[in-house]
Amino acid sequence: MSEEAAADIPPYRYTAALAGEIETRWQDYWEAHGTFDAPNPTGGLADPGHPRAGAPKLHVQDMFPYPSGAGLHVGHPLGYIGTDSYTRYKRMAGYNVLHPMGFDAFGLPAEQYAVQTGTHPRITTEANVERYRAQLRRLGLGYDSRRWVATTDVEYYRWTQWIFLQIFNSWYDTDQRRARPIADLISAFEAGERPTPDGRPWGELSPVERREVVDGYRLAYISEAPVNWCPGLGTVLANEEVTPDGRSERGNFPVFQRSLKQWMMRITAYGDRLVDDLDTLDWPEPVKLMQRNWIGRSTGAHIEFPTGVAPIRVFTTRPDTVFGATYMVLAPEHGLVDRLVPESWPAGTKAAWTGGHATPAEAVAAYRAAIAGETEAERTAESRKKTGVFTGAYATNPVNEERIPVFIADYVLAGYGTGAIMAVPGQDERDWEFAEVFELPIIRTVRPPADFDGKAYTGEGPATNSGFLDGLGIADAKARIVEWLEERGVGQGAVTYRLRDWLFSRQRYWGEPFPIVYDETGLPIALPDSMLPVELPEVDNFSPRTFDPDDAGSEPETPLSRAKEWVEVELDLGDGPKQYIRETNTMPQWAGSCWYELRYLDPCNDKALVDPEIERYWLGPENTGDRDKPDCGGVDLYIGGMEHAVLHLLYARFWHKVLFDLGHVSSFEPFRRLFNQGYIQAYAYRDARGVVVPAEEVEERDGKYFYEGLEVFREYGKMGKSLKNVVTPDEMCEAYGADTFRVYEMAMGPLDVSRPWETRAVVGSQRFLQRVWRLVVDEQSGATRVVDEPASAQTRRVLHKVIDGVRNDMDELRFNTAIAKLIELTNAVTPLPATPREVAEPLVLMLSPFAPHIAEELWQRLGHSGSLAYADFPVADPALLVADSVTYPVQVNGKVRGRVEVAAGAEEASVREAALAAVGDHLAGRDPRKVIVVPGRMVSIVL
RNA sequence: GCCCGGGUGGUGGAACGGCAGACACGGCCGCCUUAAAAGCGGCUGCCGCGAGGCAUGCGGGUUCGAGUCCCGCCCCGGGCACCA
Repeated sequence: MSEEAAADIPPYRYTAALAGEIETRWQDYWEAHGTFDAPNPTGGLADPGHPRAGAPKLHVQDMFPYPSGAGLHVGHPLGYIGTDSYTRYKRMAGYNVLHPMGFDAFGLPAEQYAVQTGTHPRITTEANVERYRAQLRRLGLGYDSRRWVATTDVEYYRWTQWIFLQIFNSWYDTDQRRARPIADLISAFEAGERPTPDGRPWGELSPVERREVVDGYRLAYISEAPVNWCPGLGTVLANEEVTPDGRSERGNFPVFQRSLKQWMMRITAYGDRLVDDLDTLDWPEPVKLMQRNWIGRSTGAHIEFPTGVAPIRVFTTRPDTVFGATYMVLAPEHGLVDRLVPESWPAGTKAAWTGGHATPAEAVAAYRAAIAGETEAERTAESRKKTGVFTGAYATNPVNEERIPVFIADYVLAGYGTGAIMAVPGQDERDWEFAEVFELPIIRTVRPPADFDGKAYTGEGPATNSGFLDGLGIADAKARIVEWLEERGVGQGAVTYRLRDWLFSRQRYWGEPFPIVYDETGLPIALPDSMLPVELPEVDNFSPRTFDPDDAGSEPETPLSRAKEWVEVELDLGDGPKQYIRETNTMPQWAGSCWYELRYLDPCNDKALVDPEIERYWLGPENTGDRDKPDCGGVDLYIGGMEHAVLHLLYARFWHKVLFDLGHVSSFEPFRRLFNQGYIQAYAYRDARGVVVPAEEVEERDGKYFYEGLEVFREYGKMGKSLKNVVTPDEMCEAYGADTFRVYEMAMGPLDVSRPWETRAVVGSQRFLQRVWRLVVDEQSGATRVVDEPASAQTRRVLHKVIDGVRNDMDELRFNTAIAKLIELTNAVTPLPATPREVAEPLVLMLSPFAPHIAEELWQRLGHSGSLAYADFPVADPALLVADSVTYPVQVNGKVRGRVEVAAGAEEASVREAALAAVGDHLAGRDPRKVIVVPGRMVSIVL
């Protein structure tokens, strides 16, 4: 800025420099006064003298960030500014508002940086956390200063480990539909109330056998099961972390199915409740739907089909179609296959069934080899011609004693249901296709409509070719056949889930260590709570051993396993000092974020996860007065991105429900209300060669884009380094101030809609704040322009209409329209020679949730001392919301032809008369057929 | 393929079934200024000199009245994908 230019700017103009000065000053004030600290009902954070002590509570939470090395760009704080504006409003409206923030700070980037540079992940993480906190502070976000948490804090992950032990030390009682302490299970075994798996009395089992039995019930357990092994990352991954084409979400390395010993969480036990309790939640429907689909509950039946060897158990959602089961299919990996396969092809084996092999065993081996060599992409390719091979074995359909052939095929998945199906080509499209390829009989057991000309018929209709089911509709037929199967002991109603148990261990350094040791039996032993936290040991090499990404046969090796003096430990677990081996896996990054809503409530408590009274205050269920539909409790508003619709939210719900079952929390859902904010995206530009050019330096001319004189081409996407289109909040604060940035982000559209960032439009928000500033402060003298004379009736009316509208908008998170109304009010007052105090004060208060610093400054200049954070939010006078007169638009045959102004309380008849008079020209002398008066709205005349 | 969202000016977006385009960006014009910036004021959906007509992805329907409700398409974004 040149000197002349600077001299021209009025000395008291609200410039970026002044904004910056005001903002720093108020941020210091808030920090010094703990302005946003919310009182707990009891304990160290209680404060009976607080202006909101005893007020109704409101817990608003953001999905906390991973503190990445890149810092924030302007897209990240969108939701944070939203919750900040909302909580500032609610605080002024009388609520005791809890608005905390923290960091999800375990994770791969810090560890990978550590691997490359040798810098301890804690150093990197803490530096990033500091940077984030500084950036968030610069935006004026009003968090409770005493409640910051980071999942990497030892005092935090101590409780993550404690929760793990709670889960490890409990089992799911399917009769009571809840988790219970493992001690209850052991008592039941000891008392003989529950039979052991092999029927022997409990007393006859050896100590190791007893432990193995009990371990089989735990909600956290070790299993040797097929898992997703990623040699390129050197770690196993949860199903949720593997992309549909069989690669790692991080790093895009190939992932292989390998049988490995890993920690699992029995989330499937909660499948029903995780689905059913969605109904109690105020969440966006698409998110609920995604969770329902992910859990994938289907109801049907298990049916047993006898063979010469052992019965084949299938799961079907359509037991009513069992008369149409003309063959069976097992997953190639199914355990029964090898036992079923006979020496040679039985008589009547069709040529198409053998794959050209001389014996069933050869055919099965060849088929298995063929599909093992296929990539995931090949298996799911769209051509999808059904493949498979006959096992040489037959099973018997229990309803009609028909002998039906048993196949293996890759369209049946080992991991779903029982890994075996009864194939009913008449009512299943996949089975129909397979039946066509292998020349298998097709029997319709549901009669399609007369005009049906397709193949498999999956719709509603009466049963046919189905013996005693004939004529029944699908639902009735299902009920009847399940009854029949159960009577004969060959089947029973059943529910299965797509959801799998959660793979909970990772071969990483930068995560929570398991509070688990092993003795000489190799069975896991929980450490007592008194030995928590189990701290991460220092190591030289932070990396798991990684392998050639395609080396499926490699074995995981964890970083912690190399810390020998940590791994091998002498402990006294109640039976004297003994040698133990520590668990060397760590928990996945999800662990810390599964319960952070609880730690915010009572962050300094070193006796308990959270004081029950404090949990009940902030998260406890409200009394609905309806015993059958209890309130779920939980965070009152949880805002974050759609990308966490399934994983984070599902895992967090699961943990919360376990803690509820065990009596540690009173709420049975963690997040009562969820809101997904949109994303701020940005344009990026590539030149003719496809190389990305810096977006900041691109110029637009006549709808075309140029960089260094050459035309470049625009695309729309995420903001990021690689697209050279990052805009940071720091730059915006520097150029306009934090308040302008905040107002712009909230004004640019509804919070849940994604939109492109446009820096040049930010100036509009700055102009708005400058106009508000000028209403209160004279730019030349710095003196106040506010007068105590009352506002005109008209101005007053505008004010109260705006107050009413803004309150409604704020309650519904419609910040963009709230700001539009504040601009309208400002524009209405701008032409006045001086600003009436009765307008200036409410305007400043209403502006304060969005632009808190300038509002505090103006509030002070209006003669108030201290912060306005707890000032009363303006309330509209209902008397001023009803106008004296109403202007009615008058429609003739649906088109507006005129308007009339009548007194507000005018009779309908007089409105009608006035309307007819006003559009006399358009009536062409005809009598209207109909006149509709919508009181207060409009008049519609039909000729 | 199935399931969700969503299509409104040059742009971001407003609109309890009731005057389509609030508010803002951009653009144009004016005032102020030696000049420029800032500021202030006016105009700005399309066609038309005008009266007026046409406009919310396309085609139907319900209604006195449809961006909004119903039916059938098209396009864009997202999720799931041989789940028995």
